[in-house]
Amino acid sequence: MKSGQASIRDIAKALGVSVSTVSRALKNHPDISEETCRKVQEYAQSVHYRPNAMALGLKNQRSMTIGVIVPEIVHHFFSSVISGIEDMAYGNGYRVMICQSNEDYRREVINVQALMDHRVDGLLVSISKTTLDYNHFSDVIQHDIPIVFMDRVCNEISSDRVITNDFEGARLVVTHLLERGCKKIMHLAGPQHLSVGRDRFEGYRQALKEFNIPLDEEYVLRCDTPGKLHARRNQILSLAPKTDAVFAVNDFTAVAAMRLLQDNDYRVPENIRVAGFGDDPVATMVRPALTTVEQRGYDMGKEASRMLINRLTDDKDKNFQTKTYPAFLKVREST
Amino acid sequence: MKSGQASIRDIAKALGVSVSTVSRALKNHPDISEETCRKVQEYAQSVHYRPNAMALGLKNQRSMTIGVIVPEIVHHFFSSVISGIEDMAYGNGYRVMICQSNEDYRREVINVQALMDHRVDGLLVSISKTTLDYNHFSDVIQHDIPIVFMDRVCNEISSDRVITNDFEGARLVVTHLLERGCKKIMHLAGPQHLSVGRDRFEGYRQALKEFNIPLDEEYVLRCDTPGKLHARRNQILSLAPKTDAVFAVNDFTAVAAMRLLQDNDYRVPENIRVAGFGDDPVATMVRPALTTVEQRGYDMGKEASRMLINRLTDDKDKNFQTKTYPAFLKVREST
DNA sequence: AAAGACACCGCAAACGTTTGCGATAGTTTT
DNA sequence: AAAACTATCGCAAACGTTTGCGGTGTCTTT
Repeated sequence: MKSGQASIRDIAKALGVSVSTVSRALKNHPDISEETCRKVQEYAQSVHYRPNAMALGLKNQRSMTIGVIVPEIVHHFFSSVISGIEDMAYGNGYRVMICQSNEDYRREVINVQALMDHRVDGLLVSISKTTLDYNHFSDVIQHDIPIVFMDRVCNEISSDRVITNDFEGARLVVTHLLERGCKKIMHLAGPQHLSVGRDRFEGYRQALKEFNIPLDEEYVLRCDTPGKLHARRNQILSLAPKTDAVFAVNDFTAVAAMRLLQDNDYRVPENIRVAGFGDDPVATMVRPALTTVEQRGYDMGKEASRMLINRLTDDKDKNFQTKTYPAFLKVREST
Repeated sequence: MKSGQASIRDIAKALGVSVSTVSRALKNHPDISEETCRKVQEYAQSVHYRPNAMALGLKNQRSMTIGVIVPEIVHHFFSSVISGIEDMAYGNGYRVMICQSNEDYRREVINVQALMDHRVDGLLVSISKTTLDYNHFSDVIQHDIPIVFMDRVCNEISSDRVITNDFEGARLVVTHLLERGCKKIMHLAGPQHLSVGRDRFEGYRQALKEFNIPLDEEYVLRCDTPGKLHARRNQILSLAPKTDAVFAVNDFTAVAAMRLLQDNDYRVPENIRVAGFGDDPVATMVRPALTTVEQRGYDMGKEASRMLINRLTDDKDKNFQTKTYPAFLKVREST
């Protein structure tokens, strides 16, 4: 017995018919007699025939595959996004090819390359923190491969987008802190060249402004990972006595900050309040549970996938859309 | 300008040579003159030529793609595994196609199907909780597609495996609890048809045995997610007063148990000790930090990928191997 | 009985690539 | 000067599939 999977040609040979007849019989083409269809289909079934996706892709000039590039799959947000993408894609007959940039620009370029080599029909991308040049994406678009950016979007490229209302989310949570009576709110900020980092900072700034509190740059730290937080622990602890609250750009950093403060005998929220962004599962696992802003990764992935598939099928030349998910405040124990 | 990516034929046409010449020139075949090689390569460069992976796959009868099936990508352990797989695979010229079974047997079968349709060269699998039948895997192996099982292995199929020493890990952590003086240790167990669930239970049983403590079935609950824990909260709380410690089959469940206990005025570890398994990042984020067993997902993924690629290239007919990672106890504040 | 209609099926090209083999020159050897 | 060799290149098949077109044979219509 041949070890490889059966091809349409194997079936043709076994049944003494031509490959075209087999091909047509398998899809009940009216030109083929019922008798032949039955025999072909039965035989195909018996040898577990399955069409070769590569051959189909070559022939049809579309791979039915969507390429996905995210910074790091280990972040719950991004893995949720991927789950959403997968569910929508598989439901529409598309396969998904996932790559991680590991927040590395060069890796991102290589990822794009690899996906293009596989002739993916479209791309779903969340750009890395270190990406400042976008030519690899414009190359893709020049080849008529549509891209939908998710969360970490790229404003320099006109395309579809799926984002959270980061500005409003940050404004909401900082307003919440101000309403609790906080005057001096530290912001652990993300990279300002990314829209998510910038918008959350702007939301922070706006909330302060609405409460007539001047922005104190000293209390805005570029610090968006537990690692960076640890590296700047002394700076943060020296600021802490004068601080009412901490608003971190993501939940990991917020939790790390909370632990740092608690380990130094601050009580949360009594002495200092802490809030994050993203509503990671960890937010409900820590004590006190973390106040944060909901970010619906699964839905965003699903929507991005839907937009891409739509562009791949129906309306190729529709104007680019930006789907913005509203931000919901999740008030918990930490504030 | 043509929108699609340039093919070897486009280059041939543009330069007035044959496709075979282009193909050879691109790889500096000695039959082709330096002059021609240079011209072809320069032109290919200028149009950003990249070989079509599907065409290559068809021709070479190997896709250079590895299929991966994991239960749920949102679990840190599995996303670490995937990172390890990716790094090793990409480093060896392989691409990775990732599927989630969502702990659903039927979905797993579909995943296998989809990956076979794409003619992946090999499979990396962690089986779902609901999988009791393994014919979809033996079909794959009959087609000469090697499988390496990771963590959630399948003993009914002879294949390569990468696992953690679950038995020893559980024995270690339970022994640790017993050494702390615990007499009545509750076990929140995983599915017993999965080796991970069974081995961890056996390790628990063995540790008790070594301390001459009889196993009390009443204190062994099938409960391996925060959701199930919540559903059985009353049962757990009624057992709690007589309980010294809780050993959960994974960290999420352990953390959920810890929260449940804390919310009901138990103090951890003073009144009751809690331990998990897996060393998820959340273990260090909660207070008290969770004692657990390290499980090196990234390394396991990397190793599984390495074993698969090895079998794909060097030694196709080598005996099947099982790589067992030792279990290390991580003692933290919760015990 | 000739002609059209119909049912059923095969040929071959195409998708992009590789590769064994043959072809054409020019150059060297005898 | 014939033979042999070398350098350089093209033809065509193959991988698995789809599909337009053409080709049978049978049946119905006039």
